[in-house]
Amino acid sequence: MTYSIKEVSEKVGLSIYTLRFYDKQGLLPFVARNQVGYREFTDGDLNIIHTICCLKDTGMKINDIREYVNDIMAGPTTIAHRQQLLSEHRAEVLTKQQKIADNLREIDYKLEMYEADDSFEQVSREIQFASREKEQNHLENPYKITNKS
Amino acid sequence: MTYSIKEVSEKVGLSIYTLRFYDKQGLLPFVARNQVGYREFTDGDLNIIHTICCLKDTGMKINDIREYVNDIMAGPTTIAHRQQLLSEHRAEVLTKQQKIADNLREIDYKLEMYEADDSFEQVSREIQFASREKEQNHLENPYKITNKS
DNA sequence: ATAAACCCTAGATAATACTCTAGGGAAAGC
DNA sequence: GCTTTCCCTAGAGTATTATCTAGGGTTTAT
Repeated sequence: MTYSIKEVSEKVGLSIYTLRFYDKQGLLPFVARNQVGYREFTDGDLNIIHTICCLKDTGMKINDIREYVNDIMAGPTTIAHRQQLLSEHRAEVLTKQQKIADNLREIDYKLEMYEADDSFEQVSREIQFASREKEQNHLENPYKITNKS
Repeated sequence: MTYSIKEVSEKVGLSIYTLRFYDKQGLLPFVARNQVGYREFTDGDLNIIHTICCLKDTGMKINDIREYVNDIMAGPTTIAHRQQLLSEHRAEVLTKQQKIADNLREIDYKLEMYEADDSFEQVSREIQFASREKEQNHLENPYKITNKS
């Protein structure tokens, strides 16, 4: 059982363009061709593509993914290197996760302000503070609404 | 107290180039200029830039950030729109967080395999399975090491 | 045997977000 | 006053990832 590029595209959620692009970039060296040059994907290929998507969706660069794929192609002697690549990447993902969580808390804080009963007053105070700061520094006031000096 | 572009660059961790680029893109309409055209940043400006970084670092596109900044400039009448922008973005961030967490679990799974005592055997079995699959489908075997048919 | 749906490559184009260069003026220290 | 360091703009260049076009062959169904 093998799959055409279109079937794979539907299965993994990458466009046909992207699959061909990945192949061009050396991410799919394991994909075989039939006699007229069409790609034929096996289930094993799909597994690796799935891993590629995991790495890509956590922000790994194509060049690094290629390195990992090349390790896969080279067999079990590259296990140490794969481990190194993945654990470095893992650390980066954890850092990014933390950063996103922190930023999300700030966004939530803003949202709470906008959802508050006195949001109008809070926002007005904010803008008036910023306006006053501009004036105190003899700078042009860029805010539209300063009905209060 | 105001800050030069260089000081702001150091404070917020964006390059001077990036700050000027953001200004060009309409993300910093609140930044005033002195008499010779130099940018002068206030503390209030830094606060907004910090928010911009939060949005950028959670993946918001510059065009959307500009919309949000324009809402800030327009005063409290835009609260409903700001709320809409942020809560839509918040939902996207949550989705992305979930996806990253899922992918991370798969990466951890791979790492566990590589760290196992019998990793060599596991990986060998994997590659032999893939090789056999290729052969069964009469496809070229792209794997280097198939010392076992 | 012919239309419709697929597949291929090479290379152009796009979107996004910077990053740098050239050319020129301003400010601060000595 | 002069050197160093800073600031400015406009526009060119880069990096990354993805998408599309042109030109051409293949497969399937009727």
